[in-house]
Amino acid sequence: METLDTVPDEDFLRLDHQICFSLHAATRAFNGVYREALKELGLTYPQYLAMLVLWEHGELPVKGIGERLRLDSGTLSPLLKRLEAAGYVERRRSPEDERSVTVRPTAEGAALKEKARDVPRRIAAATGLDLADIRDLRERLDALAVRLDSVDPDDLYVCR
Amino acid sequence: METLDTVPDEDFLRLDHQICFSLHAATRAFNGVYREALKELGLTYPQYLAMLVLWEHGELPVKGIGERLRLDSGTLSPLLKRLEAAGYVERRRSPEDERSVTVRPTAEGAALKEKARDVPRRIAAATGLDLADIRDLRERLDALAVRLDSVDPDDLYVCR
DNA sequence: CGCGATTGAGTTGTGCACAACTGAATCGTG
DNA sequence: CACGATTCAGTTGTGCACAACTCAATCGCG
Repeated sequence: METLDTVPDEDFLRLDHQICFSLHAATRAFNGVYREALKELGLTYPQYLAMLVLWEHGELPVKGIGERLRLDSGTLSPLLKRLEAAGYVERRRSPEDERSVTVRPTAEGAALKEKARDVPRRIAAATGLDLADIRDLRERLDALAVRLDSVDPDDLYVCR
Repeated sequence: METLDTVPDEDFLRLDHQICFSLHAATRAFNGVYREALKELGLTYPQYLAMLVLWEHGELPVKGIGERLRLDSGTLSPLLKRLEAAGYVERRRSPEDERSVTVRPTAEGAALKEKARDVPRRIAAATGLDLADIRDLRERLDALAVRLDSVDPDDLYVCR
């Protein structure tokens, strides 16, 4: 049987070139399609993700957004500042905990949700996949991400 | 039956949040694992991809690398300059076509291939997937990327 | 041959991702 | 209460992705 241990290194260098490369390419392809679909809203794809969680939760601290999107403050702070400059969110120091900053959509930001309503459907149609395929792929990717996020760095050096 | 047209918008806003978000998250998780695995080689993941195609082809014009990695000169030029500064590749204007720049691994760059030999296997082990799963996932992602890359921007505005 | 169109690499500017850090607020334990 | 540890947001610096552009070399058609 063909397993991880019976394939020659040379083949692996190619396979490898393909698995995560495919992931990389698919992500970038998605970005391209979103860039196009979001152009009229004046949002980038990561900004759109941030607005999605804010539309769903109403208001969140920066940390809460970061947990949901798995992004740290180094990425979020400037991103949220741009959303604030665009007039879509407002940021306020939390009164209960002065370390925390609460982010919430402005009226304009909330209105944007309506304009964004049909974006997902258009994207889904562009993938050419049906709901079951999308769901299946999503589950595999989530499992993969969880697994990769929990890899102990040391294990990368002792290949079993 | 449940299809793209029978699911309410609200559900879609969540599903959407999940499919491409999952892809995004998986890509970043992979990047993290590669970052760790490539640290000792002094390469970033995109630099590693560039070295992979150069190891395979010996030498290529910038354009050739770009076609294989689907990256344009705006991304590759600085990346290759950094690889040159690191001593891993050399760039030379092609004599036959002075517009073209030929990139090839230096001796040091070629030697790096040996040090990189077991990276793919370690990454594959970290995914926890077997060969068949990897292959299947890769095929789906490739098909998805091809489909997304060929989307006509206008189709994004008329949902079917 | 000559000249406009195309091609290839590079530059500039914007935005994201992340590591490493700062500084202030808060927490927890003695 | 006090003080060291932790938490949170933000900043800085590096690198990637991509759009829009420049400029030189080459192509191809009249």
